[in-house]
Formats: sequence, structure tokens, C-alpha cells
Amino acid sequence: MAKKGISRDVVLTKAVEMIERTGTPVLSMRELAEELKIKTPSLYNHVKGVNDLLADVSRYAAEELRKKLLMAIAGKNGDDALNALAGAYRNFAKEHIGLYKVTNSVSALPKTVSVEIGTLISEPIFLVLSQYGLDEEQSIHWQRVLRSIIHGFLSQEEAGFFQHCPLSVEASYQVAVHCYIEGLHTEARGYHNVG
Amino acid sequence: MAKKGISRDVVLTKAVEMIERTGTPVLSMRELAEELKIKTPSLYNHVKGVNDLLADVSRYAAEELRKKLLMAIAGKNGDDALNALAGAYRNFAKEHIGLYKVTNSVSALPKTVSVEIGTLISEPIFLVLSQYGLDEEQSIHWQRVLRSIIHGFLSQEEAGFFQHCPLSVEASYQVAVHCYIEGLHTEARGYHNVG
DNA sequence: GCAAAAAACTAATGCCATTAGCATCATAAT
DNA sequence: ATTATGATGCTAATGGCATTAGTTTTTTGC
Repeated sequence: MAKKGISRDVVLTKAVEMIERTGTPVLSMRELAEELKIKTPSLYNHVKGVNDLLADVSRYAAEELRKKLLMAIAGKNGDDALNALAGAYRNFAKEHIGLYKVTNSVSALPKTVSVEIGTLISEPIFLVLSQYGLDEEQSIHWQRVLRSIIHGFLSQEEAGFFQHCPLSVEASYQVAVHCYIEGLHTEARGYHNVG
Repeated sequence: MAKKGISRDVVLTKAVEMIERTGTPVLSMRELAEELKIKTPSLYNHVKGVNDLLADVSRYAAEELRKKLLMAIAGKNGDDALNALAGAYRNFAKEHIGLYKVTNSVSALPKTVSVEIGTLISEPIFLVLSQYGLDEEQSIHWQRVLRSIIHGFLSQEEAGFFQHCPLSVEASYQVAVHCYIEGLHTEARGYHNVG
């Protein structure tokens, strides 16, 4: 009873599918095996364990998010690009809540993986910020701030903290992003003007 | 072999102690029992289960954080109060990283508990914002934004996303908070001036 | 065709939370 | 003082989980 056409890639794909479906960043080897119609221990022919697998899923999720961010800012400049990036980030969280959560549950992962994920996501941000004429230190500060705002907002929204109040969450997000852009302009003005 | 002086409160206290010590928001009934020098099933005489206990720990953590925020803003106004609140929030996360994480891992909790926790933490923020003369909608938006910035920053810092870059994390936090205050002033100016 | 590697299986280990049922002790009522 | 009751502890058992060991079967490379 061998050869069911299962490879590391097939396992990874199924894991992603399950996380997308359930919307939670947790994986069960048992359920994974069940869906692949094999017994649980057979999974270990393809992956080292559940953490190994989760690391791969995290990498995949970060790459997907990165792609969306890059696509969103392609051909745009300045505030347009920033707004597009913020919108794409939120869309990703809305459409792929499970994957989004995975990118933020890096605490359990080896540090090398979390650094890798951090870089994948911060690069599109640096790309946009590069048009504001900040020096290197300021770029890093403002990259941190943008990620904080976006991730902070999305994770609180996802946690349901905004639910018990009828006020538009989208509008709040606009306020947050607009606040950031204003602050960024004020900072950039200290160096030289930006269009 | 009965009566070891264990009550629900003693269990809760030990749970908090363990979470503080390990810095992670997870509880093991086995380890908890071991530290209390009883057998695991005996815990069930005092708590319904691990989720029940975690809900209580979350409540406790939120109350502690709330106290710190209220103390920080006591007697302060406007930007002073905002800066103090932001500083106290970060101090709490630094000094009680486990408890801080618990307040943010509400996903697993019943919604009633997460709403309760959300309210405990948002009230000090509304208190500070009330001095800026915003209308009710704007207050809610800006409360959401402040929590997003603070929580987003602290959770990314905690996740180690800022570690691989030598630039001062404290300075980045100042940039974030300053950006928020600037934006808030711009918004408030639309209504009337604030001192 | 055959040897070796790959991939599936069964069986077993050990961790965990939780439940059931029993024993013991403190206390309050008789 | 004695006895009933309830609270608190225990042991034993269940069932879920990830993981490992060892075996069998199939594919693949020569």
C-alpha cells in the first residue's frame, strides 16, 4: 500500500488549504493526514513535524502577502502607493485570514524564519518609503511605524475588538492611514519637499 | 490527605506567576498542579478547565494594565497624558510580557470576556481623548487608531521583528506616538483649538 | 530482473486535559 | 460527642495528540 502521490508540496498545499478554510493558524497532523487519506505517521515521510510544516506555511503566506503588496504599489508613487499598500494589506487579511494570522504567529518559529518573513514584508514598504527622501534612519523608523499601524489595526479588528461598536471599521482604517501619511509628510518636509 | 489551603484565588495567583515567569500566554494544568504540589485532577475542584482559568487570567491582566494606564495619566492633560499613557503601555508590555500577551490572545476566549477586556483598556484612552474636543465618532476612530499603533508596535517588537536592526526601538516608538499626536491635533483643529 | 530507496502501514510511547469514582477531612447540626 | 454533609484531595481511566520504531510494499535506477 504505497505511493499515493503525496509529496512535501502536496502536504504544504493541503495545509494551506486547511488553514484558509478554518481561518486559524493551527495545524493538526491528524486532520491533515485524514484529508490526504493517509495515516498520520506517513506524514513524517514528507515533513519533519508540525513546526517544520508551519514554518513553510508561514514562508508561503509571507510570500503571498508580499506579492499582493508589490502588485498594489506597481506603477504608483507617494501617497497613492502608500494608500494602495495599506489597502492591499487589509484585503489580504480579509481574504486570507488564516494565512494572515500565520504571518503574525511567528513566536513559535525559529528566529531565522521570522527574520525571513519580516524581510519579505518590509521590503515593499521600504520601496514606497524610498520616494519620500528620508535618510536611512528615518526610513527604518517610519517602516516600523507603518507596519505597527497596519498590523495593529488588522489584528485588533480580527480579534473582534471593534465589533461591539457600529462605527465603520473601514473609516477608522482610513483615519489611521491618513494620520500616518500626514506624519510622514511632516517628517519628509524636514529634509526636502516630496511630490 | 485533604486541605492544602488551595482555592480558586490561589490557583489564579499561581497561574499568573507562571505566565509572568515564562513570558508566554499558555498554561499547562499539569505544571500548574505540580507547582501547587497537588495532582492535576484536583485542580478541577477549583476551576472548570484551562480555558476558564485563562479567561480569569486575561481579566486580571487587563485590570492590571488598566490600573497602570490610569495611574500614568492621573493629573496630566492633553499631549502629556497621551505620552504618559503610551509610555505606561510599553512599560507594562516590557515588565509583564506574559500578561501582556494574554490580553492580546483573546481569540480563544468567549466573546463576552474579550469585550470586557477591550472595554477595560479602551476607557483610559477615551479619558485622554475626551480633552481634545472631538465629537463622538472621531473619538472612536482615534481610540481605535491609538490602540492599533500601540498594540501593533508592541506586538511586533515582542515578536522580534525589530531585533535584527540596531536602530533604537524606543526612538521608533517616539516617532509613532508623535505621529499620532500630530494627526490628532490636525483633526482636533477642525473642531476647535485644544491646549 | 534486482537492489536500494521511498512511502505507506501498524504498533507503541508519552504527553496532555478531562472525567468518574472513591477517600478523607472540616465543620455544622443534632 | 457524634454524625451527616460538603469540600478537597486522591487514583484510575479515557481519549486526543504528535512523534518514533520497525515492518512491508512499491517504485525506481542499474
